[in-house]
Amino acid sequence: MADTLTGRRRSVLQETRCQTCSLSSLCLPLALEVEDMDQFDAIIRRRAPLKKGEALFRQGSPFTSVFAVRSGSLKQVTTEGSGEDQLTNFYLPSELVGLDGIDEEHYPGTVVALETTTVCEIPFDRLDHLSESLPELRGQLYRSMSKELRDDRRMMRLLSRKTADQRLASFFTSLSERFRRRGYSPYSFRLSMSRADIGNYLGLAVETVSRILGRFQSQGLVAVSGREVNILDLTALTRLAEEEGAH
Amino acid sequence: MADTLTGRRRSVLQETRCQTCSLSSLCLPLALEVEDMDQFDAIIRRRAPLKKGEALFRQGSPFTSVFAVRSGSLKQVTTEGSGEDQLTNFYLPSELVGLDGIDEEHYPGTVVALETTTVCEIPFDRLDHLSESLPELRGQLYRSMSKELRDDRRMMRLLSRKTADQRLASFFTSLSERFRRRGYSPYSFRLSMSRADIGNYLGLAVETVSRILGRFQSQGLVAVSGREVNILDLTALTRLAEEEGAH
DNA sequence: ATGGCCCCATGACCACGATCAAGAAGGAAA
DNA sequence: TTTCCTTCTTGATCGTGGTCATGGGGCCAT
Repeated sequence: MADTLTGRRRSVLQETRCQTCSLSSLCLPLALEVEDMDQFDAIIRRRAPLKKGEALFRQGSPFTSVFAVRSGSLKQVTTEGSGEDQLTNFYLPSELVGLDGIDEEHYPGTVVALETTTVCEIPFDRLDHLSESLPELRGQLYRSMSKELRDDRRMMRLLSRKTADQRLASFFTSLSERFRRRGYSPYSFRLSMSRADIGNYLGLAVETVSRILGRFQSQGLVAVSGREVNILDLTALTRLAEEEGAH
Repeated sequence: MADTLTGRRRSVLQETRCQTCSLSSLCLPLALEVEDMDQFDAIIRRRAPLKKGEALFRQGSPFTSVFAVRSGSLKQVTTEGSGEDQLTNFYLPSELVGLDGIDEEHYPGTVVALETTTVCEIPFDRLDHLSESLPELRGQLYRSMSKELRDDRRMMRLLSRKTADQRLASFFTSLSERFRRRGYSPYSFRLSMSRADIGNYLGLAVETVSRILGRFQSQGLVAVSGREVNILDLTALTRLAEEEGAH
Protein backbone atom coordinates (compact mmCIF):
# COMPACT_ATOMS: atom_id res chain seq x y z
CA MET A 1 0.00 0.00 0.00
CA ALA A 2 2.72 2.39 0.96
CA ASP A 3 4.58 1.22 -2.08
CA THR A 4 1.61 1.87 -4.30
CA LEU A 5 1.25 5.37 -2.97
CA THR A 6 4.89 6.07 -3.46
CA GLY A 7 4.64 4.67 -6.94
CA ARG A 8 1.68 6.81 -7.83
CA ARG A 9 3.22 9.90 -6.37
CA ARG A 10 6.32 9.32 -8.35
CA SER A 11 4.43 8.92 -11.59
CA VAL A 12 2.55 12.16 -11.05
CA LEU A 13 5.68 14.01 -10.09
CA GLN A 14 7.46 12.51 -13.04
CA GLU A 15 5.76 14.92 -15.34
CA THR A 16 7.09 17.96 -13.57
CA ARG A 17 10.49 16.74 -12.57
CA CYS A 18 13.22 19.02 -13.80
CA GLN A 19 15.72 16.20 -13.84
CA THR A 20 13.79 14.33 -16.49
CA CYS A 21 12.96 17.48 -18.41
CA SER A 22 14.81 17.90 -21.68
CA LEU A 23 14.89 21.64 -21.12
CA SER A 24 16.72 21.55 -17.82
CA SER A 25 19.94 22.76 -19.41
CA LEU A 26 18.23 25.95 -20.56
CA CYS A 27 15.73 26.56 -17.82
CA LEU A 28 15.82 28.19 -14.40
CA PRO A 29 17.35 25.30 -12.44
CA LEU A 30 20.21 24.89 -14.88
CA ALA A 31 22.84 25.72 -12.28
CA LEU A 32 21.48 23.52 -9.53
CA GLU A 33 22.99 20.39 -8.05
CA VAL A 34 20.86 17.26 -7.99
CA GLU A 35 19.83 17.59 -4.36
CA ASP A 36 18.95 21.26 -4.79
CA MET A 37 16.91 20.47 -7.83
CA ASP A 38 14.68 18.29 -5.70
CA GLN A 39 13.84 21.29 -3.55
CA PHE A 40 13.10 23.31 -6.60
CA ASP A 41 10.96 20.53 -8.05
CA ALA A 42 8.90 20.55 -4.90
CA ILE A 43 7.59 24.07 -5.35
CA ILE A 44 6.64 23.69 -9.01
CA ARG A 45 3.02 23.27 -9.97
CA ARG A 46 1.87 21.64 -13.12
CA ARG A 47 -0.81 23.34 -15.14
CA ALA A 48 -3.29 21.68 -17.45
CA PRO A 49 -2.18 22.26 -21.04
CA LEU A 50 -3.45 25.48 -22.55
CA LYS A 51 -5.30 25.26 -25.81
CA LYS A 52 -4.58 27.63 -28.64
CA GLY A 53 -5.96 31.06 -27.82
CA GLU A 54 -6.34 30.35 -24.11
CA ALA A 55 -4.87 32.86 -21.67
CA LEU A 56 -2.28 31.84 -19.09
CA PHE A 57 -3.16 34.99 -17.17
CA ARG A 58 -4.75 38.29 -17.98
CA GLN A 59 -3.50 41.82 -17.78
CA GLY A 60 -4.13 43.30 -14.36
CA SER A 61 -4.71 40.04 -12.52
CA PRO A 62 -2.69 39.67 -9.34
CA PHE A 63 0.86 38.50 -9.71
CA THR A 64 1.44 35.19 -7.96
CA SER A 65 3.76 33.09 -10.07
CA VAL A 66 6.23 33.05 -12.85
CA PHE A 67 5.92 30.33 -15.47
CA ALA A 68 8.43 28.32 -17.42
CA VAL A 69 7.32 27.24 -20.85
CA ARG A 70 7.57 23.48 -21.22
CA SER A 71 6.19 23.01 -24.72
CA GLY A 72 4.37 25.17 -27.24
CA SER A 73 4.57 28.94 -27.40
CA LEU A 74 2.83 32.07 -26.14
CA LYS A 75 2.55 35.75 -26.83
CA GLN A 76 2.32 38.64 -24.38
CA VAL A 77 -0.11 41.40 -25.27
CA THR A 78 -0.55 44.71 -23.49
CA THR A 79 -3.57 46.91 -23.94
CA GLU A 80 -3.19 50.52 -22.93
CA GLY A 81 -5.94 53.08 -22.73
CA SER A 82 -8.68 52.65 -25.25
CA GLY A 83 -6.17 51.76 -27.86
CA GLU A 84 -4.81 48.96 -29.84
CA ASP A 85 -2.89 46.03 -28.40
CA GLN A 86 0.85 45.89 -28.34
CA LEU A 87 2.50 42.51 -28.63
CA THR A 88 5.62 42.72 -26.51
CA ASN A 89 6.99 39.21 -26.52
CA PHE A 90 6.88 35.68 -27.82
CA TYR A 91 7.82 32.89 -25.41
CA LEU A 92 9.37 29.58 -26.41
CA PRO A 93 10.11 26.47 -24.29
CA SER A 94 12.42 27.06 -21.31
CA GLU A 95 11.69 30.78 -21.25
CA LEU A 96 10.33 32.50 -18.18
CA VAL A 97 7.00 34.29 -18.34
CA GLY A 98 5.73 36.91 -15.92
CA LEU A 99 8.90 38.45 -14.53
CA ASP A 100 7.67 41.92 -15.36
CA GLY A 101 4.81 41.49 -12.92
CA ILE A 102 6.91 41.34 -9.76
CA ASP A 103 7.15 45.05 -9.31
CA GLU A 104 3.53 46.11 -9.26
CA GLU A 105 2.08 42.84 -8.09
CA HIS A 106 -0.09 42.38 -11.10
CA TYR A 107 0.66 41.18 -14.61
CA PRO A 108 1.22 44.04 -17.03
CA GLY A 109 -0.06 42.08 -19.99
CA THR A 110 -2.19 39.14 -21.06
CA VAL A 111 -0.27 36.03 -22.06
CA VAL A 112 -1.99 33.80 -24.60
CA ALA A 113 -1.06 30.39 -26.00
CA LEU A 114 -0.35 30.38 -29.72
CA GLU A 115 -0.81 26.60 -29.88
CA THR A 116 -1.33 23.81 -27.38
CA THR A 117 1.09 24.75 -24.65
CA THR A 118 2.22 23.39 -21.31
CA VAL A 119 3.90 25.43 -18.60
CA CYS A 120 5.39 24.90 -15.17
CA GLU A 121 3.98 27.26 -12.60
CA ILE A 122 6.46 28.57 -10.04
CA PRO A 123 4.83 30.48 -7.17
CA PHE A 124 6.98 33.53 -6.74
CA ASP A 125 6.94 33.80 -2.95
CA ARG A 126 8.23 30.25 -2.71
CA LEU A 127 10.77 30.85 -5.42
CA ASP A 128 11.98 33.96 -3.64
CA HIS A 129 12.19 32.10 -0.37
CA LEU A 130 14.06 29.21 -1.92
CA SER A 131 16.45 31.62 -3.61
CA GLU A 132 17.55 32.62 -0.11
CA SER A 133 19.18 29.28 0.52
CA LEU A 134 20.16 28.45 -3.05
CA PRO A 135 22.61 31.06 -4.32
CA GLU A 136 22.76 29.33 -7.68
CA LEU A 137 19.05 29.65 -8.13
CA ARG A 138 19.15 33.29 -7.09
CA GLY A 139 21.94 33.95 -9.55
CA GLN A 140 20.01 32.28 -12.31
CA LEU A 141 16.97 34.37 -11.55
CA TYR A 142 19.03 37.57 -11.65
CA ARG A 143 20.55 36.41 -14.91
CA SER A 144 17.18 35.62 -16.46
CA MET A 145 15.91 39.09 -15.71
CA SER A 146 19.14 40.68 -16.82
CA LYS A 147 18.99 38.78 -20.09
CA GLU A 148 15.46 39.94 -20.67
CA LEU A 149 16.62 43.50 -20.12
CA ARG A 150 19.31 43.06 -22.72
CA ASP A 151 16.87 41.51 -25.17
CA ASP A 152 14.56 44.44 -24.64
CA ARG A 153 17.34 46.87 -25.49
CA ARG A 154 17.97 44.94 -28.67
CA MET A 155 14.30 45.19 -29.49
CA MET A 156 14.34 48.93 -28.91
CA ARG A 157 17.24 49.19 -31.29
CA LEU A 158 15.28 47.20 -33.85
CA LEU A 159 12.22 49.37 -33.45
CA SER A 160 14.00 52.67 -33.60
CA ARG A 161 16.74 52.11 -36.16
CA LYS A 162 15.95 49.22 -38.48
CA THR A 163 14.04 49.20 -41.73
CA ALA A 164 11.13 46.86 -42.27
CA ASP A 165 13.36 44.43 -44.18
CA GLN A 166 15.91 44.37 -41.40
CA ARG A 167 13.21 43.79 -38.83
CA LEU A 168 11.88 40.75 -40.62
CA ALA A 169 15.40 39.46 -41.20
CA SER A 170 16.17 39.94 -37.49
CA PHE A 171 12.96 38.18 -36.56
CA PHE A 172 13.86 35.15 -38.63
CA THR A 173 17.48 34.93 -37.54
CA SER A 174 16.47 35.33 -33.92
CA LEU A 175 13.82 32.62 -34.18
CA SER A 176 16.27 30.40 -36.00
CA GLU A 177 18.84 30.85 -33.27
CA ARG A 178 16.31 30.15 -30.55
CA PHE A 179 15.22 26.94 -32.24
CA ARG A 180 18.81 25.88 -32.73
CA ARG A 181 19.56 26.35 -29.03
CA ARG A 182 16.59 24.17 -28.21
CA GLY A 183 17.76 21.37 -30.46
CA TYR A 184 15.37 22.01 -33.33
CA SER A 185 16.32 22.72 -36.89
CA PRO A 186 17.44 26.33 -37.33
CA TYR A 187 16.49 26.18 -41.00
CA SER A 188 13.06 24.68 -41.06
CA PHE A 189 10.26 25.49 -38.66
CA ARG A 190 6.64 26.38 -38.36
CA LEU A 191 5.53 29.81 -37.19
CA SER A 192 2.98 29.54 -34.42
CA MET A 193 2.03 33.18 -34.79
CA SER A 194 0.01 34.93 -37.48
CA ARG A 195 1.32 37.62 -39.82
CA ALA A 196 -0.68 40.11 -37.79
CA ASP A 197 1.15 39.03 -34.63
CA ILE A 198 4.51 39.40 -36.34
CA GLY A 199 3.60 42.83 -37.63
CA ASN A 200 2.33 43.96 -34.27
CA TYR A 201 5.49 42.73 -32.58
CA LEU A 202 7.82 44.33 -35.10
CA GLY A 203 5.92 47.59 -35.39
CA LEU A 204 4.84 46.95 -38.99
CA ALA A 205 1.53 46.69 -40.82
CA VAL A 206 0.40 43.20 -41.79
CA GLU A 207 0.61 44.16 -45.44
CA THR A 208 4.23 45.13 -45.04
CA VAL A 209 5.04 41.78 -43.45
CA SER A 210 3.37 39.98 -46.34
CA ARG A 211 5.11 42.05 -48.98
CA ILE A 212 8.54 41.61 -47.48
CA LEU A 213 8.05 37.90 -47.02
CA GLY A 214 7.22 37.77 -50.70
CA ARG A 215 10.33 39.73 -51.56
CA PHE A 216 12.53 37.53 -49.36
CA GLN A 217 11.07 34.57 -51.16
CA SER A 218 11.80 35.96 -54.62
CA GLN A 219 15.33 36.86 -53.48
CA GLY A 220 15.92 33.27 -52.51
CA LEU A 221 16.46 34.08 -48.83
CA VAL A 222 13.62 31.97 -47.49
CA ALA A 223 10.89 29.69 -48.75
CA VAL A 224 7.61 30.46 -47.05
CA SER A 225 4.40 28.57 -47.45
CA GLY A 226 1.75 29.70 -45.06
CA ARG A 227 3.33 29.31 -41.67
CA GLU A 228 5.94 26.85 -42.83
CA VAL A 229 9.35 28.47 -43.11
CA ASN A 230 12.54 27.26 -44.75
CA ILE A 231 15.55 29.44 -44.36
CA LEU A 232 17.60 29.14 -47.52
CA ASP A 233 20.34 31.69 -46.95
CA LEU A 234 20.92 32.28 -43.28
CA THR A 235 24.15 34.14 -43.93
CA ALA A 236 22.55 36.69 -46.17
CA LEU A 237 19.66 37.03 -43.76
CA THR A 238 22.03 37.63 -40.88
CA ARG A 239 24.00 40.16 -42.87
CA LEU A 240 20.81 41.98 -43.75
CA ALA A 241 19.67 41.96 -40.12
CA GLU A 242 22.95 43.36 -38.80
CA GLU A 243 23.42 45.86 -41.58
CA GLU A 244 23.62 49.38 -40.31
CA GLY A 245 21.75 52.53 -41.18
CA ALA A 246 18.55 52.77 -43.13
CA HIS A 247 20.00 53.78 -46.51
CA MET B 1 44.25 59.83 18.16
CA ALA B 2 41.73 57.05 18.06
CA ASP B 3 39.06 59.70 18.31
CA THR B 4 40.50 61.59 15.42
CA LEU B 5 40.53 58.51 13.27
CA THR B 6 37.00 57.69 14.19
CA GLY B 7 36.01 61.23 13.49
CA ARG B 8 37.65 61.26 10.11
CA ARG B 9 36.22 57.92 9.18
CA ARG B 10 32.80 59.05 10.12
CA SER B 11 33.04 62.20 8.06
CA VAL B 12 34.13 60.25 5.02
CA LEU B 13 31.40 57.69 5.47
CA GLN B 14 28.89 60.42 6.02
CA GLU B 15 28.84 61.18 2.36
CA THR B 16 27.79 57.68 1.43
CA ARG B 17 25.41 56.93 4.25
CA CYS B 18 22.01 55.94 3.01
CA GLN B 19 20.33 57.16 6.15
CA THR B 20 21.37 60.72 5.52
CA CYS B 21 20.67 60.49 1.80
CA SER B 22 17.63 62.35 0.63
CA LEU B 23 17.00 59.66 -1.95
CA SER B 24 16.71 56.79 0.48
CA SER B 25 12.95 56.61 0.06
CA LEU B 26 13.34 55.93 -3.67
CA CYS B 27 16.55 53.98 -3.81
CA LEU B 28 17.50 50.34 -3.34
CA PRO B 29 17.52 50.24 0.47
CA LEU B 30 14.07 51.79 0.73
CA ALA B 31 12.60 48.75 2.40
CA LEU B 32 15.37 48.21 4.92
CA GLU B 33 15.28 48.64 8.67
CA VAL B 34 17.86 50.91 10.26
CA GLU B 35 20.16 48.12 11.37
CA ASP B 36 19.98 46.42 7.98
CA MET B 37 20.76 49.67 6.28
CA ASP B 38 24.07 49.78 8.12
CA GLN B 39 25.04 46.50 6.53
CA PHE B 40 24.05 47.81 3.18
CA ASP B 41 25.97 51.03 3.75
CA ALA B 42 29.05 49.01 4.48
CA ILE B 43 29.31 47.53 0.99
CA ILE B 44 28.77 50.78 -0.88
CA ARG B 45 31.72 52.52 -2.46
CA ARG B 46 31.83 56.18 -3.20
CA ARG B 47 33.07 57.29 -6.56
CA ALA B 48 34.69 60.58 -7.42
CA PRO B 49 32.12 62.77 -9.19
CA LEU B 50 32.00 62.27 -12.93
CA LYS B 51 32.40 65.30 -15.10
CA LYS B 52 30.12 65.92 -18.04
CA GLY B 53 30.99 63.54 -20.83
CA GLU B 54 32.96 61.15 -18.61
CA ALA B 55 32.10 57.47 -18.76
CA LEU B 56 31.03 55.53 -15.68
CA PHE B 57 31.93 52.35 -17.52
CA ARG B 58 32.35 51.33 -21.11
CA GLN B 59 30.57 48.81 -23.26
CA GLY B 60 32.20 45.41 -22.97
CA SER B 61 34.14 46.06 -19.79
CA PRO B 62 33.67 43.38 -17.13
CA PHE B 63 30.59 43.63 -14.98
CA THR B 64 31.46 44.15 -11.34
CA SER B 65 28.99 46.56 -9.82
CA VAL B 66 25.68 48.22 -10.17
CA PHE B 67 25.46 51.94 -9.48
CA ALA B 68 22.86 54.13 -7.87
CA VAL B 69 22.70 57.67 -9.16
CA ARG B 70 23.10 60.14 -6.34
CA SER B 71 23.03 63.41 -8.24
CA GLY B 72 23.21 64.44 -11.86
CA SER B 73 22.20 62.26 -14.79
CA LEU B 74 23.60 59.78 -17.27
CA LYS B 75 22.81 58.17 -20.58
CA GLN B 76 23.41 54.61 -21.71
CA VAL B 77 24.65 54.14 -25.25
CA THR B 78 25.07 50.88 -27.12
CA THR B 79 27.14 50.56 -30.26
CA GLU B 80 26.45 47.53 -32.41
CA GLY B 81 28.46 46.43 -35.40
CA SER B 82 29.99 49.21 -37.39
CA GLY B 83 26.90 51.22 -36.98
CA GLU B 84 25.49 54.15 -35.23
CA ASP B 85 24.94 54.38 -31.49
CA GLN B 86 21.66 53.64 -29.86
CA LEU B 87 20.75 55.54 -26.72
CA THR B 88 18.76 53.12 -24.62
CA ASN B 89 18.24 54.94 -21.35
CA PHE B 90 18.57 58.07 -19.29
CA TYR B 91 19.25 57.68 -15.58
CA LEU B 92 18.17 60.12 -12.88
CA PRO B 93 18.99 60.20 -9.15
CA SER B 94 17.99 57.06 -7.21
CA GLU B 95 17.90 54.94 -10.35
CA LEU B 96 19.99 51.82 -10.72
CA VAL B 97 22.54 51.57 -13.52
CA GLY B 98 24.11 48.39 -14.85
CA LEU B 99 21.50 45.74 -14.10
CA ASP B 100 21.55 44.55 -17.68
CA GLY B 101 25.17 43.52 -17.30
CA ILE B 102 24.58 40.73 -14.80
CA ASP B 103 23.77 38.11 -17.35
CA GLU B 104 26.81 38.20 -19.59
CA GLU B 105 29.25 39.53 -17.04
CA HIS B 106 30.08 42.59 -19.04
CA TYR B 107 28.27 45.86 -19.53
CA PRO B 108 26.20 45.91 -22.73
CA GLY B 109 26.58 49.66 -23.18
CA THR B 110 28.65 52.67 -22.26
CA VAL B 111 27.19 54.90 -19.58
CA VAL B 112 28.16 58.55 -19.78
CA ALA B 113 27.48 61.49 -17.45
CA LEU B 114 25.35 64.23 -18.99
CA GLU B 115 26.48 66.70 -16.34
CA THR B 116 28.52 66.55 -13.16
CA THR B 117 27.26 63.37 -11.58
CA THR B 118 27.87 61.37 -8.43
CA VAL B 119 27.02 57.72 -8.02
CA CYS B 120 27.18 55.07 -5.33
CA GLU B 121 28.98 51.95 -6.45
CA ILE B 122 27.52 48.67 -5.21
CA PRO B 123 29.73 45.65 -5.94
CA PHE B 124 27.36 43.04 -7.24
CA ASP B 125 28.85 39.98 -5.59
CA ARG B 126 28.53 41.63 -2.20
CA LEU B 127 25.04 42.85 -2.99
CA ASP B 128 24.03 39.36 -4.04
CA HIS B 129 25.53 37.90 -0.91
CA LEU B 130 23.82 40.45 1.31
CA SER B 131 20.53 39.81 -0.45
CA GLU B 132 20.73 36.29 0.94
CA SER B 133 20.21 37.46 4.49
CA LEU B 134 18.08 40.51 3.77
CA PRO B 135 14.85 39.43 2.10
CA GLU B 136 13.72 43.04 1.84
CA LEU B 137 16.81 43.95 -0.11
CA ARG B 138 16.37 40.96 -2.37
CA GLY B 139 12.77 41.88 -3.00
CA GLN B 140 13.72 45.42 -3.81
CA LEU B 141 16.32 44.20 -6.27
CA TYR B 142 13.78 41.95 -7.98
CA ARG B 143 11.36 44.85 -8.08
CA SER B 144 13.92 47.20 -9.58
CA MET B 145 14.63 44.81 -12.40
CA SER B 146 10.97 44.05 -12.90
CA LYS B 147 10.19 47.76 -13.09
CA GLU B 148 12.87 48.24 -15.67
CA LEU B 149 11.32 45.44 -17.70
CA ARG B 150 7.96 47.15 -17.57
CA ASP B 151 9.50 50.47 -18.55
CA ASP B 152 11.18 48.78 -21.48
CA ARG B 153 7.84 47.42 -22.65
CA ARG B 154 6.40 50.90 -22.48
CA MET B 155 9.32 52.14 -24.54
CA MET B 156 8.72 49.45 -27.15
CA ARG B 157 5.14 50.55 -27.38
CA LEU B 158 6.28 54.12 -27.85
CA LEU B 159 8.73 53.16 -30.56
CA SER B 160 6.41 50.93 -32.49
CA ARG B 161 3.05 52.67 -32.22
CA LYS B 162 3.44 56.35 -31.44
CA THR B 163 3.87 59.29 -33.78
CA ALA B 164 6.73 61.73 -33.38
CA ASP B 165 4.46 64.18 -31.55
CA GLN B 166 3.30 61.54 -29.14
CA ARG B 167 6.85 60.44 -28.48
CA LEU B 168 7.94 63.92 -27.52
CA ALA B 169 4.84 64.39 -25.42
CA SER B 170 5.53 61.09 -23.65
CA PHE B 171 9.12 62.07 -23.11
CA PHE B 172 8.12 65.30 -21.41
CA THR B 173 5.36 63.84 -19.27
CA SER B 174 7.62 61.00 -18.20
CA LEU B 175 10.43 63.37 -17.28
CA SER B 176 7.97 65.60 -15.49
CA GLU B 177 6.69 62.68 -13.46
CA ARG B 178 10.16 61.52 -12.59
CA PHE B 179 11.12 64.98 -11.39
CA ARG B 180 7.95 65.23 -9.37
CA ARG B 181 8.66 61.94 -7.61
CA ARG B 182 12.10 63.24 -6.71
CA GLY B 183 10.72 66.39 -5.18
CA TYR B 184 11.56 68.75 -8.03
CA SER B 185 9.14 70.86 -9.95
CA PRO B 186 7.23 68.81 -12.52
CA TYR B 187 6.65 71.94 -14.57
CA SER B 188 9.99 73.60 -14.80
CA PHE B 189 13.29 71.85 -15.36
CA ARG B 190 16.46 71.85 -17.33
CA LEU B 191 17.21 69.12 -19.87
CA SER B 192 20.64 67.67 -19.30
CA MET B 193 20.62 65.97 -22.70
CA SER B 194 20.99 67.42 -26.17
CA ARG B 195 18.36 67.36 -28.88
CA ALA B 196 20.45 64.73 -30.61
CA ASP B 197 20.27 62.54 -27.49
CA ILE B 198 16.52 62.95 -27.30
CA GLY B 199 16.13 62.10 -30.96
CA ASN B 200 18.36 59.08 -30.70
CA TYR B 201 16.46 57.85 -27.65
CA LEU B 202 13.04 58.35 -29.23
CA GLY B 203 13.97 57.04 -32.64
CA LEU B 204 13.64 60.42 -34.35
CA ALA B 205 15.94 62.69 -36.31
CA VAL B 206 17.26 65.77 -34.52
CA GLU B 207 15.45 67.99 -36.98
CA THR B 208 12.16 66.35 -36.12
CA VAL B 209 12.74 66.94 -32.42
CA SER B 210 13.44 70.60 -33.09
CA ARG B 211 10.44 71.07 -35.29
CA ILE B 212 8.02 69.44 -32.89
CA LEU B 213 9.39 71.38 -29.97
CA GLY B 214 8.72 74.50 -31.99
CA ARG B 215 5.19 73.34 -32.72
CA PHE B 216 4.52 72.49 -29.05
CA GLN B 217 5.72 75.97 -28.21
CA SER B 218 3.40 77.66 -30.69
CA GLN B 219 0.53 75.51 -29.45
CA GLY B 220 1.14 76.76 -25.93
CA LEU B 221 1.93 73.31 -24.56
CA VAL B 222 5.44 74.14 -23.39
CA ALA B 223 7.84 77.04 -23.31
CA VAL B 224 11.29 75.94 -24.38
CA SER B 225 14.38 78.05 -24.38
CA GLY B 226 17.47 76.07 -25.15
CA ARG B 227 17.48 73.33 -22.56
CA GLU B 228 15.20 75.17 -20.17
CA VAL B 229 11.71 73.71 -20.21
CA ASN B 230 8.46 75.03 -18.81
CA ILE B 231 5.46 72.80 -19.12
CA LEU B 232 2.44 75.01 -19.63
CA ASP B 233 -0.29 72.46 -20.23
CA LEU B 234 0.54 69.13 -18.68
CA THR B 235 -3.01 67.85 -19.15
CA ALA B 236 -2.97 68.40 -22.88
CA LEU B 237 0.50 66.94 -23.10
CA THR B 238 -0.59 63.84 -21.20
CA ARG B 239 -3.67 63.47 -23.36
CA LEU B 240 -1.53 63.73 -26.47
CA ALA B 241 0.94 61.18 -25.14
CA GLU B 242 -1.73 58.63 -24.27
CA GLU B 243 -3.78 59.21 -27.38
CA GLU B 244 -4.18 56.11 -29.44
CA GLY B 245 -3.55 55.34 -33.07
CA ALA B 246 -1.52 57.41 -35.46
CA HIS B 247 -4.32 59.25 -37.26
C1' DA C 1 -20.02 19.74 -50.11
C1' DT C 2 -20.88 24.58 -48.79
C1' DG C 3 -21.13 28.41 -46.57
C1' DG C 4 -18.78 31.74 -43.55
C1' DC C 5 -14.52 33.50 -41.61
C1' DC C 6 -10.24 34.62 -40.85
C1' DC C 7 -5.72 34.88 -42.72
C1' DC C 8 -2.84 36.22 -46.29
C1' DA C 9 -1.33 38.57 -50.66
C1' DT C 10 -1.10 42.34 -53.86
C1' DG C 11 -2.08 46.96 -55.94
C1' DA C 12 -2.75 52.19 -55.68
C1' DC C 13 -2.12 56.10 -53.15
C1' DC C 14 -0.52 59.15 -49.65
C1' DA C 15 1.67 61.08 -45.39
C1' DC C 16 4.94 61.17 -41.84
C1' DG C 17 9.24 61.85 -40.87
C1' DA C 18 14.23 61.21 -42.80
C1' DT C 19 17.59 63.43 -45.38
C1' DC C 20 19.99 67.20 -47.42
C1' DA C 21 21.23 71.97 -47.03
C1' DA C 22 22.01 76.28 -44.93
C1' DG C 23 22.16 79.46 -41.43
C1' DA C 24 21.50 81.19 -36.47
C1' DA C 25 22.56 80.94 -31.81
C1' DG C 26 25.05 79.50 -27.90
C1' DG C 27 29.54 78.34 -25.34
C1' DA C 28 34.32 77.68 -24.56
C1' DA C 29 38.98 79.17 -25.24
C1' DA C 30 42.23 82.49 -27.15
C1' DT D 1 36.45 90.90 -27.48
C1' DT D 2 37.03 87.49 -31.60
C1' DT D 3 37.21 82.99 -33.22
C1' DC D 4 35.87 78.39 -33.63
C1' DC D 5 32.93 74.69 -33.01
C1' DT D 6 29.04 72.54 -31.42
C1' DT D 7 24.13 72.69 -30.95
C1' DC D 8 19.87 74.09 -32.57
C1' DT D 9 16.43 75.79 -35.99
C1' DT D 10 14.11 76.14 -40.28
C1' DG D 11 13.24 75.11 -45.24
C1' DA D 12 12.76 71.93 -49.37
C1' DT D 13 12.49 67.45 -51.14
C1' DC D 14 12.03 62.52 -51.22
C1' DG D 15 11.20 57.67 -49.81
C1' DT D 16 9.58 54.09 -46.75
C1' DG D 17 6.02 52.09 -45.08
C1' DG D 18 1.00 52.95 -43.58
C1' DT D 19 -3.71 52.97 -45.21
C1' DC D 20 -7.44 51.62 -48.04
C1' DA D 21 -9.37 48.38 -51.13
C1' DT D 22 -9.91 44.03 -53.29
C1' DG D 23 -9.50 39.19 -54.14
C1' DG D 24 -7.73 34.57 -53.21
C1' DG D 25 -7.13 30.64 -50.18
C1' DG D 26 -7.28 27.77 -46.11
C1' DC D 27 -9.95 25.95 -42.28
C1' DC D 28 -13.78 24.84 -39.43
C1' DA D 29 -18.72 23.96 -38.56
C1' DT D 30 -22.80 22.58 -40.23
